[in-house]
Amino acid sequence: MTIQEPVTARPAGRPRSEKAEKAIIEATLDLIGEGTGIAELSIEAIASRAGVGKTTIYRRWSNKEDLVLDALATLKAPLPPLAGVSVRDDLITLLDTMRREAGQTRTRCVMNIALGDSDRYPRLLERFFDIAIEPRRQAMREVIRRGIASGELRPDIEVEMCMAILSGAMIWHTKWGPAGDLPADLAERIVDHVLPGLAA
Amino acid sequence: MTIQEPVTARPAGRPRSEKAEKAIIEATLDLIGEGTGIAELSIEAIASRAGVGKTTIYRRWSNKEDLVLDALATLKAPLPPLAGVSVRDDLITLLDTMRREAGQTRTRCVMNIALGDSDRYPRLLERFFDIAIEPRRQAMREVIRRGIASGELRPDIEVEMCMAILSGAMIWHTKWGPAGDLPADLAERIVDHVLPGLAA
DNA sequence: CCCTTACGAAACGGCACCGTTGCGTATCGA
DNA sequence: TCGATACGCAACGGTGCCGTTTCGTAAGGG
Repeated sequence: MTIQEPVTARPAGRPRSEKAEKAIIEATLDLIGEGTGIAELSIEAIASRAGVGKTTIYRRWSNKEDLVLDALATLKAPLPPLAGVSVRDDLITLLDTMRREAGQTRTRCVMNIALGDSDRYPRLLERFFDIAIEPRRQAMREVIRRGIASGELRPDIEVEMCMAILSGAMIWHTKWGPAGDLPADLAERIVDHVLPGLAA
Repeated sequence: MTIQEPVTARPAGRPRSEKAEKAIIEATLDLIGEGTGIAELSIEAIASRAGVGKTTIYRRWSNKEDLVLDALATLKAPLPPLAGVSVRDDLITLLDTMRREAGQTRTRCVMNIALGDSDRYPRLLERFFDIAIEPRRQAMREVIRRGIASGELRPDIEVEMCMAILSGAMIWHTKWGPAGDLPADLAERIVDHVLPGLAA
């Protein structure tokens, strides 16, 4: 009978540094968030920013896309709790979350890739659609469906179209609106311009 | 009395080739339209594509941004004639123009830069906002204003917000909608989802 | 014909980054 | 203590593009 081993047998030698790994991911997200496109993103810059040797990066990821893929995977999408009282309130909550996050570095990562590199890195885009975009879309979809079910919204509207209209308006402001922070009442104003056309 | 000269006296020597100039601009727009970001766009690639020596490019433009600036300046924005009968018809006409152009290479140039490189090349973005975006925005602005004046639209709506909602929805579909051509009735569906909320 | 300028092509030195390798050191298990 | 692996660092040869220069040729005017 053998001595019991841990299920995942620890390989011999010095274990890989958790800290280095995190620093690499952080540096990657930072650089992307600063406006560096995926194409211009260089392993050397990431290594330098992370205070890490290039070896340490190449030991973990075989190429840039894999690294960015893993970096994006760490982006959580903590959805706001929805009151569920009225469609209007819930939509404002969702859109206002978008507005507040638009100022954050991490969210700018998402936006920059989704807007700028969508054609060139389809794998990347797909991956983080799943991670960062789709959960929020799902939340909005359910709010609208609930509104139709409850009679708050007209039954003949297209759910996906409503979502495109609402988030499109917010994205427009994020990218091309007046410089500086987005106005605090933006979400409310968007909803109040759109919702009357959808209400029963 | 001197012999009359052309107002712009032709300098001595071989004149610059119109053909080369056009080929350079074309090559630039082609490459951008194919998804090449401004940062990755290389003078060597442009020269090669245009069948031109790098010298010929550097003789005319001192750097890449100036070249792209001039290339964008050649993009015309031929606005569709508006019937002016109803706000609905005019908005559909404007949005449908966006939809049809979304498939064209030249328009993709515009979109790619506006969406992807907006942070990194503010001069560029500003310039072609003037050239390509603002005329269309102005047209839409007038349609909406006329609608308010005629009583077709509510007087308390925000004109700029309406524009953000309408064009945001179209842009959303362009970038993230189902692959392939945009459906022919997309403009109509957008307008018919938005307009009822704005109508008097 | 001669002068001037533009042309395409090729080559230059310089730079940034690629992906890899070797080095001396650090950190784990046996 | 020893073997194994990871670490940061520096250097490697290779590549692609930079912006410039040189070359032989082409196309205008006086």
